[in-house]
Amino acid sequence: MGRTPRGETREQVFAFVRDRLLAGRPPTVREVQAAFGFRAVQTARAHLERLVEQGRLAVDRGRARGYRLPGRAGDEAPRTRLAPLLGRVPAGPLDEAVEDPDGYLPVDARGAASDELFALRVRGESMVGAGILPGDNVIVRRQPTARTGDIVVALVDHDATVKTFVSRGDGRVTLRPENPAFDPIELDAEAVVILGRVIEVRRTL
Amino acid sequence: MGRTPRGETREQVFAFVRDRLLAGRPPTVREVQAAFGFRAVQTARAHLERLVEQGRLAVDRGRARGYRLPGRAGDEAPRTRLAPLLGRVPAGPLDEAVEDPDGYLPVDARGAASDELFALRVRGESMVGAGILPGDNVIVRRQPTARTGDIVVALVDHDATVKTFVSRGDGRVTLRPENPAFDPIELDAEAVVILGRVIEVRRTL
DNA sequence: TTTTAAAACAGACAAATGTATGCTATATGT
DNA sequence: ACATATAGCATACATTTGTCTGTTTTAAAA
Repeated sequence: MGRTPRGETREQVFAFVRDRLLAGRPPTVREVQAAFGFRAVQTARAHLERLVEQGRLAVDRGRARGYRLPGRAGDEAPRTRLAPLLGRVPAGPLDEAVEDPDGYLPVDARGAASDELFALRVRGESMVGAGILPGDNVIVRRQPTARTGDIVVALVDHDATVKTFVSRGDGRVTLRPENPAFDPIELDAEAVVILGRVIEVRRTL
Repeated sequence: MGRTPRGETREQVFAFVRDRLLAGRPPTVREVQAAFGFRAVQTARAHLERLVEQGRLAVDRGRARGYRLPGRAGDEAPRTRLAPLLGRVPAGPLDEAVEDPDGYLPVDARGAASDELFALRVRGESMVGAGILPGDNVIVRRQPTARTGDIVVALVDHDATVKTFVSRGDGRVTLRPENPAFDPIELDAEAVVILGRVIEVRRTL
């Protein structure tokens, strides 16, 4: 009963499928059918096939839930991983803290393995000069060393702190706050425990 | 042939399924079988069912590609969505810009539909006082109105700009930069086009 | 060593799902 | 008004895919 005007329903079908795909739950033809109240499977399928013809969808023929977004330019799709948000960072091994995270943050981790990443809530105003405010979350990549200029998470007096890392020539390092009201921390290179490097800063408003 | 040590293969199965789910392409039991070279479907299924028992995976019984990541607080919907990163924001309808995004950012969108979210790269230093630096990405939730104090994306002279929204009593509104070097913009309430509200700020280091 | 539970295999069945064919109704252009 | 392409319906079929039953092998425990 060709009811709706030309192409109107098709737009809604595309939006529905796109949302499902972006949410990581590809729909079946019959799920599309149900979502729009079609009384025939083929009605949904006709819409989907048209979208494939138009190049707006790609498809794995014969496979269940085979419709995809056409990966343009070698597939820019991010590799999403979940980084655990650690409430408190203990002096001990990080793995224990990872056991009981406050939550997870989705991260586009195209380089790092998922167990190399964690997130931390920033306390204090020592880094406001770098645009890192109290309450911000930082995404940290675990690594034991750092280069001058890196913003790192380091253990100082059994407490985790976020600072700029500066390596000096005389076997000592400086953990520099980005706020004139705070003093730099100087330590022996061996005494510094680097938990990782900050690769991303996030603030929820 | 109980070959591998206890639980070793299972960890790899979990990692495989998790990565596929986070990539938006849920695997079938037989795809898991093929990925590990099992000669029986049931071998793969046994691993998957064990992971479900352990609560590390959830499942839609009977559905094709039905394995999911268990949403912690009993939320059925997946929390991670991909927000399109728009290169340029036109004066016209946003849908056109969404057609060709520069990429996607994974967002924990527990409230918003995916078509309500997009991301934008910040240009200029007008918001450094709010910790928003040039080059930062902002996650924006599309909405036509705003409250005083919200950081919004608004159209001014056919160009998108990020400012603090201030509603005044006399039918006019102020778009306030968070930087003393910039002047506030005053407009008639009807003349302001709000594209959305900034709900998150992100900076990649 | 003996026992036991886990890991893996083999084959089959049933449900979900993609696909195909033929038909009817309505919008749109000529 | 007429022709035509599109939207939609009904039914059927084939493949994919989840699920089940039973057996064999091996690592780990007793």
